[in-house]
Amino acid sequence: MRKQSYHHGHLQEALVNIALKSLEHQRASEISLRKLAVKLEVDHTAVYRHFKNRDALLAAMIEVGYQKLIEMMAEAWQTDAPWRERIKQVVKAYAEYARTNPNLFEIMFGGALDESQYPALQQLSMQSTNMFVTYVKQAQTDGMFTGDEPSKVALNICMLCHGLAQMVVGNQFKGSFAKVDEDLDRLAEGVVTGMNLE
Amino acid sequence: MRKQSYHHGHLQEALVNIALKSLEHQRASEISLRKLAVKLEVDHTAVYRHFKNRDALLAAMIEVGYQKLIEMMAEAWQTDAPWRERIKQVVKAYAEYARTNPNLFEIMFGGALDESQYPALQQLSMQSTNMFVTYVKQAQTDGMFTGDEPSKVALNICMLCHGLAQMVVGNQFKGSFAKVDEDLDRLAEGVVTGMNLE
DNA sequence: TGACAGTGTAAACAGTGGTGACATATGGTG
DNA sequence: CACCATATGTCACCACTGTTTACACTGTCA
Repeated sequence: MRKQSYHHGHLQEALVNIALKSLEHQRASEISLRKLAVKLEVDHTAVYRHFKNRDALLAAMIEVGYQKLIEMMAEAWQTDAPWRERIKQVVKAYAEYARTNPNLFEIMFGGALDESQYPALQQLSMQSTNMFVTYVKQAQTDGMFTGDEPSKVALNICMLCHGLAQMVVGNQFKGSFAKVDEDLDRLAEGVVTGMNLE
Repeated sequence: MRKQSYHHGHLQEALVNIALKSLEHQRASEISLRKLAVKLEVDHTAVYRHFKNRDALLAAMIEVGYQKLIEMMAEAWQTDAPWRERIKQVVKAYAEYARTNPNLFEIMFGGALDESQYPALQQLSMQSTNMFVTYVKQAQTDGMFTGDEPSKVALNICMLCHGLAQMVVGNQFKGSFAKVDEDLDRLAEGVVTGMNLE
C-alpha cells in the first residue's frame, strides 16, 4: 500500500499506445516490456495481466497499424477524380504510410510475427488486400478496361504497392533509380502508367 | 588442456554455414550465438573473435544470401528464349528464391539489419537491383518497346518482384487471390503481361 | 459484511548479447 | 631450437530480457 492508486486503470490501452509511440523513434526489437512498464510506472509483470506475451502486444499494435492503413487507403480512394488518378492516390497513400510509419510497417510485413496465430490480424490483412480488388472493380465500371480479371489486376497493383513500400522503408532509392522518397508522386505515377490498363 | 585441438580452425566459415543451415528450419530471431557455439563445441565468446557482434554475423549471412539471389537471377536470364519469357523467368526465380529461403529472405529485406553499416551489403543490394536495369536494356535491343526509360521499367519490375516475393513468404495467398505458391509460373506470367510492354 | 475475480507486486529463473582478463596455440623470427 | 607476437579460444562476469509463480491489494456484487 505504498501508492494511492495502485491500479492503473487503463493499462492495456496505455501499453499499446505507448508502444506505438515508441515505434515512432525506435524499431520494435528495441522495445522491451520492462521499459514500457517503467514509463507507465508499473511493475513489468503487470503486462502479463493483459497480454499473454510480448508477441501478443505486438499483435495488438499491428492491429492498429492495419486499421490505420486501411483508413488511409480508403481516404485516398474517396475522390471525384478519374479512376486513374484515384488508383495512383491509393498507391501513394500506401507508400506514404510505409514512409511515415517505417517501424510499424516493418512489424506488419517484416515477418517477425506469426500472423497465423492471431485471427484478427489475418482478417485485417485479407481485408487490406481485398480493397485493391474492390477498387479495380469500381474502376472498371468507371471506364477502366482490362482484359484480365479484376483480381489479377488488383494483385499486380497490390504487389507493386508492397514492393514500392518495401523499397521506400528499406531506403533502397539511392544510386540505382531515383533518389526519391520525396517524390512519391512520380513513383506512384510510374506504377500506374507502367501497367497495362486503359 | 582438456582437448587436443583447442583451436577450431575454420570457425568463421563454420559459424556462417551453420547459421545459414539453422535458417532453413527456424527464423533468425530464434538463432542465438550461444547455441551456435554449442553446436560447434566452442565457447560462445569465441564468436567475437570473428564477428564484432550478432549483427555482423547476420550481415555475413545476408551477404551469402545476396550472392545466391544474384546467381539465381543471372541463371534465369541465361536463356535463348525471347525477352518476354526471359523476364518472366527472372521474376519467377526471384519469387522462387524467396519461397525456398523464406527466413534468409526475411533478414535480407525485413529491415532487421541496418544495411547502411555494412558497405559490402549496400553494394550487393545495389547490384541486385541494377540487374533489372541491365535486363530491360538488353530486352530493348531484343525487340522490347517501351516509351519509358529502361530504369523506370526496371524499377516497376523490381517492385513487382519484391511485392510478389513478400506476399509469397508472408503466405498472403489465401482467400483473396490465387491459392498459389505452387503456381509461381502463372503469377510471374501475370506480372509480365500486366505490364505496359511490347 | 464477505467472497471473489481482476489487477498489480515481488522474487526468482533461464536465456541472451557483450566485455575484459587470462590461457593456449600458431607461425615466423633470431 | 628457443622465443615472442599475434590470433584464437576460455572463463568469470555483467546488464538486460521475457516469463513464471506465489502473493497482495482493489473494487464489485451478493
